[in-house]
This record gives sequence, structure tokens and C-alpha cells, in this order.
Amino acid sequence: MNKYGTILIVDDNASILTAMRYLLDGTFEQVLTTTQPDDILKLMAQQPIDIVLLDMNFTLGVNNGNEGLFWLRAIRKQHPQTPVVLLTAYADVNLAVKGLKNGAADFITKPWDNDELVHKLKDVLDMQSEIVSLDEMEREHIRRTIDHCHGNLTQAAELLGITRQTLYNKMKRL
Amino acid sequence: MNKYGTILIVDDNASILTAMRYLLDGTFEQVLTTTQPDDILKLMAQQPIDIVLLDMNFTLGVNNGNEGLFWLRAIRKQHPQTPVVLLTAYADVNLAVKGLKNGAADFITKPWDNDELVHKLKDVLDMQSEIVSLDEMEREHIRRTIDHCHGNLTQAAELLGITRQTLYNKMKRL
DNA sequence: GTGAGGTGTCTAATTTTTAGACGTTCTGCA
DNA sequence: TGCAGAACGTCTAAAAATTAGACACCTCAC
Repeated sequence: MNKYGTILIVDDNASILTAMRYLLDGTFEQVLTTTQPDDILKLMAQQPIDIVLLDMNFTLGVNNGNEGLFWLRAIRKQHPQTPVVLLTAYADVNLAVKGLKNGAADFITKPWDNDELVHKLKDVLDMQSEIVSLDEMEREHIRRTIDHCHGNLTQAAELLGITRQTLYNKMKRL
Repeated sequence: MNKYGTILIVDDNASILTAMRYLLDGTFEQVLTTTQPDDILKLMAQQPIDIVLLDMNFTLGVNNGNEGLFWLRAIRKQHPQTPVVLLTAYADVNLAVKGLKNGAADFITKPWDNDELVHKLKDVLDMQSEIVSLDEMEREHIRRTIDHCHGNLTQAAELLGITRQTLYNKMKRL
């Protein structure tokens, strides 16, 4: 079975980290953990992290998840390509929704089901690893742009920063 | 004040449609409404729709929102670029979350606040209208791909479907 | 130490993009 | 209805980018 790279787990409860490490050791090549959210960006700068599992309920400071959202945004800002999965209390769906709208890839409620957790993490990584060719990306973006301009090719070309003729070329090539 | 194009509102309650039409007439150039979800794709095929406001609680058939999710998916499949905003019952956050994960742009709970509704719709449209140049999109995708390959340029070039030299060129041009 | 794989650089041929021009068609508006 | 501005479709020649292929160098695992 292929392993899934490096995961970083952030939770202020050390025993949860131990449980997680034990659970995920077989799935990931490397499992990093920290109780200090301040360490997140430092760790991510030191080495490539493939996914972050972030607890939203820090007992220190305000307990409304704002701190979790703060760190989520900080991670997203520095590493927009790294998926972040949230851990929230079972009741706190609202917070999870806020998290999703701030770019989290998914969320998991505590207490969690081990199999489901692993499955969700794998899903997220499988999803985001679909890197497409530059041509394919270009095609898709051109299609979106033309659609956005309701078919006005002149305007679409201008938005795309290319000449109208080049847009014709690219469309002909399909 | 610039108007925001065409909105399509889908709700099986005709009086809600009337209220919506009255509310949104000043904000949108054209307000289309229907009580028949079957009409959605037909209408969208006939003319460009800029945003869809979709009720999730159809009284006909099952009332667990599955029908709403079904239509959301149908819209997303045919028109992945058109934002869909969901209308759900106040209690039904779970359904809204499912909707967001199925590609909805946002959701609004019934009963709704008029100002908030208009504001959310505008937000969604302002957001998605950020079409970037082809170069910018290319840069971003290249950055993501290289990151995904942890810096292995040969592998990144192959994934992108271009030669290594071309990747060098594009990176030099920044 | 050696072989596989990645890097950085080069060349010459090919392809793409560009600016600019032209007449035609569409569209909004008076 | 007719007009003007905008978009369309097509063309040219010059400039720029991409390509395949080659070469020497590095470094890491075995």
C-alpha cells in the first residue's frame, strides 16, 4: 500500500496526539505533531507537509474556535495548496461550516471514528493530487472565461491577456 | 448602481417566488422564477444565467433535501461555472453543509433577512467574477504542480505536459 | 564506485503569438 | 427603420516560444 507523505497534526491535548500518531503511522510516511499552533508555519517552512489536521478547540484563550479559524487562515495564506482538515466538537457544525468557507478541505467531529478519519484524509489527498496538464487547465480556464463573457470572444481574449487571434487558435486546437 | 445580470430562483412555493421577485428586481437585470425544478436546465440552456437560488425543501416527494441535492448536482454538472446559492430551513445546517460540499457557493436559511440575502448574492457574484489572465492562471498552476512534486522539475514538467526547458522558460519569466 | 535520475545549459527546426489590417455581420438605440 | 459602434472571421509578416535532442555535471542509493 502506498503511503501518503507527511501529515501534521495540531491539537493542544497531548494524549490525542499520541492516539493520532498511533492511528496514522501506517497510513503516512511521516506523522508530525505539535501542541503549539505557533509551530505550524515554522514546521511547514522547514519541510513539505502534504496535509494538516487542525483542532479547532483550543482550551487556552477564547474557546469559540476563533483561534482555530485564525490558524486555518494563516496556513491557507502561506500554503494555499496544502489541504487542511478540521477537528471540531460534535455540536459545533457552525464552526465547521465557517472553516469550509475559509478553505478547509473537510472536517471531522470529535469523538471521531478511526476508519472514517483515515478514509477522509485519504479522500482529500486523492482529490487534490489530481494535477492536470497545462493544456487541460488552459482549456478549462478559457471555457470558463468565455462563458463568463457570455460568448463575447473579444472581451474574453482581453480578460485572458491574449490576442483575439490567439484565442481563436487555442479554440481551434480544442 | 450596476445590476448583476440574470438570477434564476427555484422554489415550489409561488408566494415565495413573488416576494423574491419583488425584492431582487432592483438588484438584477432579469429575475427568472420557477416552481418546477425540471425547468432549471431547460431555462439555463435557453439563456445565460449568472446565479441560481435553489430551495432545498421540496414538499413533493421525500422531504429530506435529497431532491434539492439532486438538482444542485445536476446544475453543477451542466454549468460548473454558475454559482448556486441554497435556501434551507433554519434547522437544516447539515443539509447546507452537504450542499457546500457539492459545490454550492453559499446558503441562506429560512426565514431570511432581506438585506443579508441581497448581500450574500452580491458577494458570491463579486467573488466568482474575478477572472484572471491566462498567464496568471498558468503561473499559479505551475507553482502548485512544482509544490506537489516537492520541487522535482522534471516530474513537474511531465505532469504539466510540457518540456523541462519550457518549464525553465516559464519560471524565468516568473 | 557506479549507475540511475535530476540539473543546467545549448542548438536548430518548428510552431505559436503578435500587431495590424480588412470587409462583414451583429446589436443597441434614436 | 437606419445608423454607429462593436464583434467577427480572416489574412500577413515579424517576433517569440516550444520542441527534440544532446552534453557535462551532481548526488544519492546500493
